Amino acid sequence: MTHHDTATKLLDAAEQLFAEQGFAETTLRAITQKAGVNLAAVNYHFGSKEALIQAVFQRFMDPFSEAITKQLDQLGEHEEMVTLEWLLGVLVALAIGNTEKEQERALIFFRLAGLAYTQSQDHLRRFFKQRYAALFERYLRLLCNALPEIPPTELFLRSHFALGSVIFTLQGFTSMQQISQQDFGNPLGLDKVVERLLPFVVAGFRAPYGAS
Amino acid sequence: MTHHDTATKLLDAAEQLFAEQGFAETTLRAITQKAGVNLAAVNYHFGSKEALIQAVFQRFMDPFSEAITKQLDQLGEHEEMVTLEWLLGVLVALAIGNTEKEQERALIFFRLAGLAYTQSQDHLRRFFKQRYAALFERYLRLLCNALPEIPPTELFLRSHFALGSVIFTLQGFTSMQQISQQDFGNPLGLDKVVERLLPFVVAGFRAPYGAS
DNA sequence: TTCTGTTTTAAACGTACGTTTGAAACCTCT
DNA sequence: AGAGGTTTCAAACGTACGTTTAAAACAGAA
Repeated sequence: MTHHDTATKLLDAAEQLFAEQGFAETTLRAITQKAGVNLAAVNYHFGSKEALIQAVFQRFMDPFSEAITKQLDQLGEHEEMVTLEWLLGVLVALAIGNTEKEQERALIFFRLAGLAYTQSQDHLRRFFKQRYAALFERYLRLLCNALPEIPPTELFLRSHFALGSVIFTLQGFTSMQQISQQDFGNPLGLDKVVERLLPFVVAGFRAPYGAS
Repeated sequence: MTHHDTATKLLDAAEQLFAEQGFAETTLRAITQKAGVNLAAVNYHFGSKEALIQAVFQRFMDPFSEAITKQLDQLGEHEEMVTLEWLLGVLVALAIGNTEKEQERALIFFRLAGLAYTQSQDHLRRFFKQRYAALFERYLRLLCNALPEIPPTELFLRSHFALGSVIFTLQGFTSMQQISQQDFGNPLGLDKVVERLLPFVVAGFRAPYGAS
């Protein structure tokens, strides 16, 4: 089933190490060692470290982006009557997955997303914009349908605010989990946190506009 | 007035470069060159690059932390009747400042905060926890007073959500500014964004709890 | 001025990085 | 079995990093 060819092994090792340590901090020597392959393999199969970083993101984003597109396509003619809850629900369901394995990988995904936003990797930002901007715009248009009382410029901002809540929270999830555990004795699962994140974001999106 | 001694020049150069490129990506050679001092100056005055990073944060955080403490102290006996808007207002006013110069530096601060959260600099997380955890707990306690209908564990989470919105948004502020400009033709000042960020966060904090 | 401690300087050190190389190993056809 | 193309491998390359060093420059007190 899983070929476990060298390229795949490299992607597996890289995504985990990148998520743990960041891009600049993760060396090709660490990646190739974890993957159990030769140091030169990265440059042979991907060309460079930058290209490997992009490949890691692409492997995450492409299925995600495709799944969202499929969901949005199913709307058909009913685009006008879509709700905020439905839109966010689609994202959440696809992002966090069902099985424990999937959720574990979702955390890596969020951590990487946070890194992509933070680290000055300009090539990554260009890559994202070029490849996924259209999807974001389509989603934003639906958001405008769902919340017609909020102007589009404000929804653009609020989607960034919401994205910030989610990525920031989930990228530091494991460490926050520890803090929360020792402060309150509550073990928190990823799904539990998302369950509590959602009302926060929904309320933020629905906040009355113009009421200074 | 400003001594502009070597250590200060180094902190000035370092905080700007760190904010632009991240910690690992900024070399001591770049810092010392920008500061116009000798390469060895960092190790002479601070001991190491890590220590310089901490010093940069300390110069930002200590006055900020002190100012907040002073504001909270002024509450005196009225701690019980503090409002959410007042608590957030204190933070906002102190964080973004008044003059344009202050706001410019505030952006650097947010960018650094985002970096500190994202990059795996464990020494920084330890430094933060050890030095500012008490203040955060005090603030959280006041938040519980202001929103007694929301349980503390939930407020702990929501404060992380809110922090995420703010830091995530403002750390990528300049790039978002460009996108927003070209998409909607709106030039956005920092104060304008914060003005729109605040209702989002307030609504999130006030979201009814338990209404799944 | 001379002495003493501090600061600055140019140069070098050792290390670790991403990348390149050329030969060996492997695979797949005929 | 052997040729040809692909993949792996150990080794090395060149570069850039953080740090150290030892001498020079500077400062203030005696």
